[in-house]
This record gives sequence, C-alpha cells and structure tokens, in this order.
Amino acid sequence: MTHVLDVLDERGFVEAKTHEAELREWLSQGPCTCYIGFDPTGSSLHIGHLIPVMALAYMQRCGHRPIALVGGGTGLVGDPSGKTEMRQMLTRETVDANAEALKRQLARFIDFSSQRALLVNNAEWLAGLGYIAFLRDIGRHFSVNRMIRAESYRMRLDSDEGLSFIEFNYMLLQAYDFLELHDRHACRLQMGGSDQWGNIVAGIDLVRKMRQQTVFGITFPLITTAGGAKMGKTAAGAVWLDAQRTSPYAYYQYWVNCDDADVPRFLALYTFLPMGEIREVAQLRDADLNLAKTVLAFETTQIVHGRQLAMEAMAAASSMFGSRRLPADLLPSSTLPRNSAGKGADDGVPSTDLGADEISEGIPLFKLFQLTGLSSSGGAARRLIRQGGAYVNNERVTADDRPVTLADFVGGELLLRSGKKHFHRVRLTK
RNA sequence: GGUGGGGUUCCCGAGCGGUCAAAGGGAACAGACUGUAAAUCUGUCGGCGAUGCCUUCGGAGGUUCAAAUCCUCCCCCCACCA
Repeated sequence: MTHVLDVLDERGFVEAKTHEAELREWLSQGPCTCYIGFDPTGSSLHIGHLIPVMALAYMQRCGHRPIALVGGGTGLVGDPSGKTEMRQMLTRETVDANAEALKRQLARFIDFSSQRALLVNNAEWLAGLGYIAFLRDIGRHFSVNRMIRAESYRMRLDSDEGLSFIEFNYMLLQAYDFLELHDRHACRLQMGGSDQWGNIVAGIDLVRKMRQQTVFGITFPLITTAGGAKMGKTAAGAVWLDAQRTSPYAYYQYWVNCDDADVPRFLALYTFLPMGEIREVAQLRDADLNLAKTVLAFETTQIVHGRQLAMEAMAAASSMFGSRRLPADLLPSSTLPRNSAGKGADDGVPSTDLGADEISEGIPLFKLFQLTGLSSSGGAARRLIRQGGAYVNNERVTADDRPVTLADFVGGELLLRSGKKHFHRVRLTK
C-alpha cells in the first residue's frame, strides 16, 4: 500500500510536518493512531472544515486509526490562533449539542464502527481539571517567553484588541489533549490547519517532557480559491454540510461554480478519485473543464449527502443549465451516472407555494420576486427587473409591475430566475 | 482611577451645522462578453405599489428654522499614565 504520507503530500494536504524521517518510519510500521480536533463552535461543519475531515478519511483509508476529537472542553475557552477577534463564549449546553451534531456529520466521511476510528470529547478530561493541580503538573512545562513569541498569538498580541488570559491558556489545554490521547490511545500524531502549528508543537513538547516520547505533527495549508477567497464563503454565508442549512442542490452548485484553476486541486483534496485520473483533467481546456466540475460537484455532494441526493442535485442542475454527456474516459473511477444524467426529480431548486386565490387578481412581478426571496426587498426586485435581470419561464421581463396571473403558470408551475443562476419555482395550490 | 483619541450605512473609511440616504474603496447584485469559469467594461447597491414619503451615522436627552456634524449625560473600544 502506498505510504499515507505520500498520499497526503501528493494530494496537497501537507504544509509542514515535524520529524519527517521518524514520522514516516512510525507510519510504515502498521496501523497508527492520529487525531485532529474540531471545536464545536457551531452546530454544523462547513466546507472550510473539509480539509481536516478528508485528511482523517485518507488516514483511515490507508489503514490507520483516526481520532476525531470534539472540543467540548476547549470550546468553552476559545482558540485565539489566527483569530483577529475574541471568540464568543459558548454555554455548556450549546457545546454539547454541537458536539453531537458534528459527530453525525463526521460519520459521513469516517467509519466509526468497531473501533476503526474513535470520536472523543475533551470535556471528558478537561472539565474536571483542578486549577492548582493543572498549573503544577502541566503549566510548569510552559515558558511564557516562548508562548508570546508563537505566531498563533502574534496577531492578537499586536492587535488593539489584545489577548485575554482565558484565551492565552488555550495552548496549554490543546497540548494537554495530545498528552491524554497519547496516554489513552497511543496516539502519536496530531494534524491541523497551519494556524494550529503552535498548539501542535506545544503538545509535542509536552509529551516529550512528561513521557520522554516523540510524537508528531502535520499541518495543512490554508486552502483558498483561485480568486483568493476563503473556501466555502459565499455572499449568503458559509456553505454548510447540514442539508437544513445548505441544500444539497446549493452545495452541488458551490462546487460547479468553482474557478477553472481550482478544479484539479479540489478533485485531489475533496474527492477520493485516484490521482492518476485527476492529472488527466489538467489537459482539459475551456468549456470542457465544466465536465470535470460536474464530476467534482457530484463526488463531493455524494460524500456528504449520499448518492440519491447527489443525483437529484445533478439532475436539477442539468435541467436548469443543460448538460453535456460525460465521456467515459474522464475520471472513470467516479460513480457518477453518465448515461441518464438528464432525467430525475428536479427537487432542490427552491420553491414557494402560492394559493390560486392570491394571484387571481394578478400580482406585480416585483412583489413575486420579493416574496420568493430572489430579491431582498421590493426595491431590489424593481431594480433587478428594470436592469433586465429577471426572467419568467426563461423569458426576460423588464416591466417591474407586470402582473403575474394564472395564465403565466404552466402545469401549475412558474419558473422565476434572477440573473443567470438563481432559480425559484412557484407552485400553485388550491 | 487620570488624560487623550475613537464608535458612520454588509466591511474598511471620508464627512465635522444646510447642497447628506451620507465621498472613496472592497464585497455583493444585474447587464454586455462567455462556458453555471476568470478577466474587463457598464449600471445598481437603506425602506416604501415611490419624480415624493419614511427610517439610519453607539444610546438617551437638548440647542437650532435645520444636526452624522454643536451641547449634556450614559454605554463601549483604544492609547498613554497610575
């Protein structure tokens, strides 16, 4: 089997690692235990979390045992690393509820059955710590001189806002997590985003000092789009893995709409397709790249939402935007259905139900755009329409007060469109 | 606790009694060009069934014909001092 370090390196997951030779040696000796922490600051993961999640998934696929640590304890403190502002303090109840939600989502990527992976919550060992005991046993191993030089605190120490004492302690808690996991589960590798370097190294040092044992760290690069934006940030906010917050259709669309330049890189990072096939994609040019985007979107959506919903999202997209047949030799490992791409329920396109009586008199078009949420206000809707960005059943309408009546409905449905890609279906009810 | 500097529309940031729904930039949205891409150019970018009306410039009062702009008190942030 290929060495997991080579897999991660090749796919673009690795920014930095400690003790490379020893780490490589350790990982080749058999199943190894590694971990990544997720702070339960929200009730759902979003696209920005995918890199560490995929890294754990690859670890497992390469025969190792990943631990996903949910920061039920550290979440109560708040990690200042790389943050320009102090984090909101969370209540214990919120943190616990979030931890449960994260667990369900992680299970999409990682197989937690029969100890093949573990999910732990650091509240288990952090919540009951005694202050004095902790300071004496753990705190004495940390040099404040060194901590304040850490890059992860730099931004905050230099900023106007400053760094509160509770946040300053975060590094100790995360280091202690590593020690606990080392003791409990023989975990010797911690991974994390590049902003976690300081915290990870602190844990490595702590384990060495207290257990005379070498443990390792790997950090991931900060992934941005070719346009320089953070992954998963859109005008509407983050792109979530929770179908309630971001529909499978919207999730699929996020990937289809990615920048050309990002396609091969994203296929490597966010799908399980083999690298040999992904490299072929680099040969594609211009509109042909859209075919690869379809595969990218399908694969990523399938991982998170399952095959059925991914197919529906794809069908909805092709019914709105049209589709081209995918050649059999493009990313052949993808399980995307290549022949029947055209048909399927086109659910996923947002829709609104409207009573027939509500429009019997006719309703001005701008009101309808406002009502469906395609425009945030009546004024915005009027502007949109006047500027020629509004379509009814795919025909441009430029009169903002054009009444919409029963005659506009085809089979009880009406398709509104704002600009090129924002669709909304209006259904007639009794 | 003292002294000084601040809090402006999604973000940054001008404005410092009328010409202010508030410059400029960013983000965003739409149009043109396209490939559901990027870049570029153009328009829009508080609300309102709208050539007018209403609500915004940390909060509450006040002065004035008129306040984001002046005064008073309060809240919050920052710097230096203690």
